Amino acid sequence: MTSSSSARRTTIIDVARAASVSRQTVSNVINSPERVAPETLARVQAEIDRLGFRPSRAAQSLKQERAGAWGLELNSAGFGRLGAILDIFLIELTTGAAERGSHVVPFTAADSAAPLPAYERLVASRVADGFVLTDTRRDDPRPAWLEAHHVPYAAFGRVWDDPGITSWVDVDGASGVEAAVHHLAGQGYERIGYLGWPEGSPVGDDRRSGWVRATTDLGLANPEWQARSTQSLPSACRAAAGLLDLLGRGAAIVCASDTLALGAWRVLLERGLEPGVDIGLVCFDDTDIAEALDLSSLHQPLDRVADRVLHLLATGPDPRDPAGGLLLPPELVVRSSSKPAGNRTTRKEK
Amino acid sequence: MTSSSSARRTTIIDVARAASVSRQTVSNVINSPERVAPETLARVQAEIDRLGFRPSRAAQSLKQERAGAWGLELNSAGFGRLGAILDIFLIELTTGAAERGSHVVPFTAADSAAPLPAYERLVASRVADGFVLTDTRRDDPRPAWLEAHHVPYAAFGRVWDDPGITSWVDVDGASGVEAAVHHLAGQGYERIGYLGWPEGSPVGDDRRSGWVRATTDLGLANPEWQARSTQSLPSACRAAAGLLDLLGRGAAIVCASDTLALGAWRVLLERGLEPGVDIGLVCFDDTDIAEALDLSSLHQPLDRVADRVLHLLATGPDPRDPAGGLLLPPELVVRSSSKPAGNRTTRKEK
DNA sequence: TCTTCGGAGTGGAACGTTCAAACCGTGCTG
DNA sequence: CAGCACGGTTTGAACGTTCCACTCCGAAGA
Repeated sequence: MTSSSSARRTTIIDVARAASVSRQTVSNVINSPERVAPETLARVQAEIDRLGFRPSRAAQSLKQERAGAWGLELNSAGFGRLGAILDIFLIELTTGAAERGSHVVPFTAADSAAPLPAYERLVASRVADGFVLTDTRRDDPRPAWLEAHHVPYAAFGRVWDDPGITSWVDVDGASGVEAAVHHLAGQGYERIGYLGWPEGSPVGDDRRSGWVRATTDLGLANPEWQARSTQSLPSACRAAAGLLDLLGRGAAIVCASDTLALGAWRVLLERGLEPGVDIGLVCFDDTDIAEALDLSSLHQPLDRVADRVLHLLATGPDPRDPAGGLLLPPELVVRSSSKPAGNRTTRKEK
Repeated sequence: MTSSSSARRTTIIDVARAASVSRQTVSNVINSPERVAPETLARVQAEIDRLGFRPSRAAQSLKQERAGAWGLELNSAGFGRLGAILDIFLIELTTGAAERGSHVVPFTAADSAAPLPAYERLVASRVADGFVLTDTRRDDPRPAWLEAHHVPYAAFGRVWDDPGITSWVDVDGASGVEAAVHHLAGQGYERIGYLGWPEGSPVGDDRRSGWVRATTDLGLANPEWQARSTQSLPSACRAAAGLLDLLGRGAAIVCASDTLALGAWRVLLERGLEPGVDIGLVCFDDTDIAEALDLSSLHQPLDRVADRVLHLLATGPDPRDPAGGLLLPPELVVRSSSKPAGNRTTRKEK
């Protein structure tokens, strides 16, 4: 505030002097105001505002022996990829953490196959009190390591290896896809196929199970009507093309991701078919791709996931709720790609 | 490491005792090893490794009066949007900061139109030593505020308001687009149009100027051959359609962003035209959309931008280089959408 | 009247590190 | 032989906060 470059930052002692109280009282005004007499409170608060005082995070951390920050690994698998939702999750997490007086410290693992040293560093230097895990997978070494070292953590994504671990939040892919199938059936589609990922990915298998369940319930099941593809677009196009050959016009497809849907969308365009008119299309993740292409999509409630993850970190897993983590249902955002099947206009074939 | 929950973390004093030296010597081993006798160094280092000691960041910050962290505002304008590159930039920045012993602290401004309070908080509580600015714009209040408060900062993106400020790094959009035009001309295209943003955005105007310059230099200038669109896909499709009507088959288009290119690509597909065969296409940003659609694109060297930004933060703007910030040329990644114009196969029109 | 109690506020100590200054042999210089 | 420089190491103090134990005072209870 002063122009002098040697201006010392204002400390709690400056405030104490200005308000003629002890430093402890100033500390109480900030941390437990109910212990301070009303008129003292007002006087001290006024000085705090006047001087623009904020407690030094470093001093607090040192004394309280907690960093007030949660680590978040940025692995390039989940970030910056087409259809990534983790950047949105990061924003929600950052905002939510700020509301609770904490920060998020992103970090990268030098060797993404062996991430533990990076976690160890942050714990040992007390930069992070705990971690938010994303991209949980089978044989994930992180939960066990964190448990063993008594480091708090909460995962966005199920901890697949150990059903006893309950400190996770996930989006219910199966019930989301189920809802999508029911939606499409309600719109009049009778042949509903599924474009998913290769078998073995827990997330993919979960989403696929929703398709199996819903089509079975509705009496529309046909195990032939599915295709598998990696997240690469050429692969998605090939798979979508094959699936479309099987299903024919007037059918619908549920896709396990927006990227797969982009592949399907491309094939439709190449064949002169219009999404929502000639073929119903619903996809998962509701990234900006879905919005841009006006595709119906299952929206992941990332704000609620972030909120719950932070809650878990702050309080630990709820012992009264030993059944498991929390599954949040995604919300189906209906756009033009799943218009009622009856709306089909006549169009020249292929 | 011990199973006891009350296990105190190992401190510099534990190491000192174990190695029979003073705490200051341990500190020297870590911070200025050249001051320590070789055999002492080895002995202390061995104890550090054995005990897994890492200095407490909080204690360091407190004593050194610097946080060892740089703030980065996550504004939803730049993040999570289609074709966003800031998530990649964040990864590069995080990695680069770690190499220099710092961290990145992301934060959001409650009111994105008035971000300064959020910056003020972080400075006052000594959470960040300075800031990395992104999404710089005209009438950006941040540089002036940071200068006035002597807070270090470096921007990814020119500081447009004040040519005297040199603590920024940017990608040279004009020369990038210029290179794209020359590339297309070299591939045999003679009508090269431009699909850009509405006038007034400094980034957009800069990129457009490269098209003007290059087409003029090559004697291919035609001010009619351009269209403007916002980043929304329907708008991009409309603009691209109009531009294609003007240009006809066999022409090429340079797009100011990958999103605009997605719009153009869609229109091409709808008209039965193939990118790189019937129409040349080059876009800017080289996000995963460009890769997925196999579009030639101008790749921003985000790793070098991050590196340079961190350098600026660490050392301040170079006084010997008062000319301005650093402009890095983007790299043209050639894919199938800009194949030689001669490769055109015969195809039925429209 | 004496004790107890609770509200309001104070001062010492500690968190773990680094800076600055002091220390201490040893060898070299004048 | 006193003085000094020097590499290697130690010691005291400080960074700014919060925890803990304590004091003070007036009111209520025995």
